[in-house]
Amino acid sequence: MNLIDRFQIPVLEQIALRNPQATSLGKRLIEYSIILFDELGFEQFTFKKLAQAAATTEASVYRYFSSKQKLLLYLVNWYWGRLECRLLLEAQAGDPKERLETALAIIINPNSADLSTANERRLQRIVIHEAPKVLLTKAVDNDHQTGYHQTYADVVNFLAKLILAYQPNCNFTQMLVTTILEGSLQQRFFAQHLPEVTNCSEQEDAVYVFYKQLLFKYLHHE
Amino acid sequence: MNLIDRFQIPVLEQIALRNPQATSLGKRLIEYSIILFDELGFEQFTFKKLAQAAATTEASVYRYFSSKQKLLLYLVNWYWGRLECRLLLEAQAGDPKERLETALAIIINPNSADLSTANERRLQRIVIHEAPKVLLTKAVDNDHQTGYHQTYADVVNFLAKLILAYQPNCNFTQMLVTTILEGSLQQRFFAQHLPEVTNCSEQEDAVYVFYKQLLFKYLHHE
DNA sequence: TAATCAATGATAGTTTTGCTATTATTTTTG
DNA sequence: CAAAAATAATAGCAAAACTATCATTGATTA
Repeated sequence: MNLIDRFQIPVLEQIALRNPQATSLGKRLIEYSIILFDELGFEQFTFKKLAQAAATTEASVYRYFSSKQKLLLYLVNWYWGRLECRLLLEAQAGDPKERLETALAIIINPNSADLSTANERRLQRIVIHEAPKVLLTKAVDNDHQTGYHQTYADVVNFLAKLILAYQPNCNFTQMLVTTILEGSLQQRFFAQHLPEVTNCSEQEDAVYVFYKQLLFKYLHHE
Repeated sequence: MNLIDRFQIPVLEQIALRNPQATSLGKRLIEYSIILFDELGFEQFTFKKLAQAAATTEASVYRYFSSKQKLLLYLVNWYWGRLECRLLLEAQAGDPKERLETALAIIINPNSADLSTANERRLQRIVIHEAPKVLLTKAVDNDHQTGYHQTYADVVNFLAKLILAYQPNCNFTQMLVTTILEGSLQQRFFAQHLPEVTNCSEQEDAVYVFYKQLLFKYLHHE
């Protein structure tokens, strides 16, 4: 068990009707929902299929999550919460530049180290392919007020602080962070599905190289 | 009527079952689908509601578009097609730097000029809020093979060429373009719904200023 | 040990959506 | 005017997204 696994990832309790980490059925639901969201995509995913996979009933699934949107939101929050934990643990040592570089490596290649399990890689694919579907919603303002997107905002602001520690004159810190954060996820999608609008295939780890260049070139000019 | 309106925006015929621009019912469907996608969002939008708004029947809507995904794809293609036309018309004069600046202004503030109608502003909001829902799909590979995302790729590659004309040493041209293109759209969303992860409100036109900085700082370092 | 209570299983039912089919009517076009 | 195409009107189906009810089980506690 890795260090990171010892930490309880704080996922907003309000998202789930009851804490799925606390019961064996709950854990099974999380486990199979990760697999099914990854394999079926958000549109084809149904609670019926999840119930079948987890050997339970649709009604029982509804006792944990009021909708598949909420379940996805829970998983996405888990992803960001885990990333935040890793940032707090691993990007606190060294001078501002070192910390920034470490943080960048974590958010852009969270699966590079040996600590990435199959489920974590699935989870990142889910964030890449499905997360926008629970963000770009008419419910976003309510959701945000309830705190459903707070973990994401926390990650953004953690990175923004690292940037300001390195380059206090930086304007547009948040825009810079979200541009890199969302951009790097999108490049993974493009690399697989629209390769002619990206340059990922040309070079191993091109995404990291590019966004590192982009970040530091922007900051050195300030 | 503006210059741009004289051009037929080429939207792949395969997307629609029959050309909606050719009939009065078709035009009404486009008109009201723009309004309804904007006001209801993709999830709440149905062909039944569209039929009611356009004073027709659900069955007639299905004669033009085989699904609401296809209809949205049609609208998104229209947006990119229009942008491509404007780029071809307006970003051909001057030296490479001027052309690049003009192009950037067009893609980041397509609605700034007086040529923006209410429908065009709606259409941009639709692209911002809904476009990912027809891209991040299990059908994306098929769709792309059929050419449904070609207009988008064309816009990306047009901009990539402008960049290479200005700075031939640039690596990662496509990644740079998509980062700016997608990022600028996302900032509009964040500005309205998650203001703490962006800096748009601080300054009029912050999105344009930031991405211009980002682009030219990156290129000057090459 | 018996009573209790929370979690789950089993089952059924409702509404809405997404889509197809059929026939009648209108409009367009040769 | 006749033929063909487009549209209206209507019906219907299968699946999805829930909601409700009641029985069962398994753990807790008096």
